[in-house]
Amino acid sequence: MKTRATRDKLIQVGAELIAEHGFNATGINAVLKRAEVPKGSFYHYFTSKEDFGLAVIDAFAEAYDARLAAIFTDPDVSPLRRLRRYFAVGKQDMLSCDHARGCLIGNLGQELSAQSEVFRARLDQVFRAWERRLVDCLEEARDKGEIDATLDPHAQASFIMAGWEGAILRAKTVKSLDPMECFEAVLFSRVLLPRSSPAA
Amino acid sequence: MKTRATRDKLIQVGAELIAEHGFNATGINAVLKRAEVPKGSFYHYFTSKEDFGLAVIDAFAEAYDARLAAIFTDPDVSPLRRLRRYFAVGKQDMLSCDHARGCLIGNLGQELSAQSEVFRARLDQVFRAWERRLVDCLEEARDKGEIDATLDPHAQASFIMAGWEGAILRAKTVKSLDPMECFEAVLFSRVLLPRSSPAA
DNA sequence: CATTACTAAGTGACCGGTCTACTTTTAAGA
DNA sequence: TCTTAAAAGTAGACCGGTCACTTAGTAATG
Repeated sequence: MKTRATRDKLIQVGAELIAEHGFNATGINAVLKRAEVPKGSFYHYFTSKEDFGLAVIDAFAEAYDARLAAIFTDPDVSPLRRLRRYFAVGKQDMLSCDHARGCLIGNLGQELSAQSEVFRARLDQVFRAWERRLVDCLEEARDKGEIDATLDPHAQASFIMAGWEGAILRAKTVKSLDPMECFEAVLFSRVLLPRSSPAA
Repeated sequence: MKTRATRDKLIQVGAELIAEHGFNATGINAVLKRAEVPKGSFYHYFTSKEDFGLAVIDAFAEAYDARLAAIFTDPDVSPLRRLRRYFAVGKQDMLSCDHARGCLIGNLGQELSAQSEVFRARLDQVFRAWERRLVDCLEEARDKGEIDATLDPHAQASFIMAGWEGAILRAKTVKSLDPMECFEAVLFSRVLLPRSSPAA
């Protein structure tokens, strides 16, 4: 069954093009052409463009969660350092696409949340999974006394998720990593820092 | 010369449709129809769709800056309270469109930054103007001792801008004001709070 | 009457999706 | 093991509709 290979190729190419141009602006023909797959095959694997888009989201979310798991469950690295690595990876991703793509889920969330309830729900689900990773990390960091213990980890995670996505968006428009580095710096020095050991 | 009225109407309707569906997904015919302007007229007022989009951005930026000015230069309100009002207005805007539109500039920044250098530069300019408003407010707050004085106002402004845009994006996808309120709460209680007077 | 302001009616290109035809793979029956 | 037919996958022409944009004109103006 070589079905998987062709289907996966379409999804992989789709993820690239959609991340760069958005869902609506990415034509099926463009995906087919870049994947070197003929037109007729598309509707053998996907019932519609929406179906395809959801498959792209699922595949991306799965692959990305594997990366997150590798970062956030590394026992040799302290929780706070894991968070640092998460940001480092994000910055590297942004650099490697020359500030053109940003975050696929964030992009689609902005583009499709109001357009399609199906997409909105799926993307929200992905965001929640990411936040759960953050919550786990923050709780562990709190238990080890690495960060301030007075704030709710869920609130912190929501804050970090939103702030980081916003920094990515801003980085795309300003074509610089500055907003991401600025967010990171303020986050660690002010939000996460325990009150018992101030910076000054 | 009734040119202005028709042109303004097109821009106003365009801003609505683009905020909700994005630039690429907003057809010229749809704008014409909703504005009740005859089909052939569009290219009398604008040389291209891009020209139209830039006009929409300029008009929106100008109108929005007037709102910002009203908030951030009110002498009867303390700088920190002005910031609170800014967030309150943002939350109200988000509610009044049922989480469907979010921020026009943020949306277009995400959609067009990689697609068009002209748009990217213009949108970046708008963002910078907003950050300038924030910087002024933060400097004034710092001088009055309302917020922590150790952080650079420019860094704080960049942090707030990115975080707030991210919170708006997240609010669209989760269809709730929670991310915005969460961002605001953490921001005020941790980032802006002077170290000399901790919460506890 | 010349010039500008405006507009109806297309233009070709491209969109998502459908169609029929063809090739390859799989698996069952003897 | 060989036959064979369904099923899986490949292939591209084709469809109606919509896109941004153009053309070629009429209506208004001074």
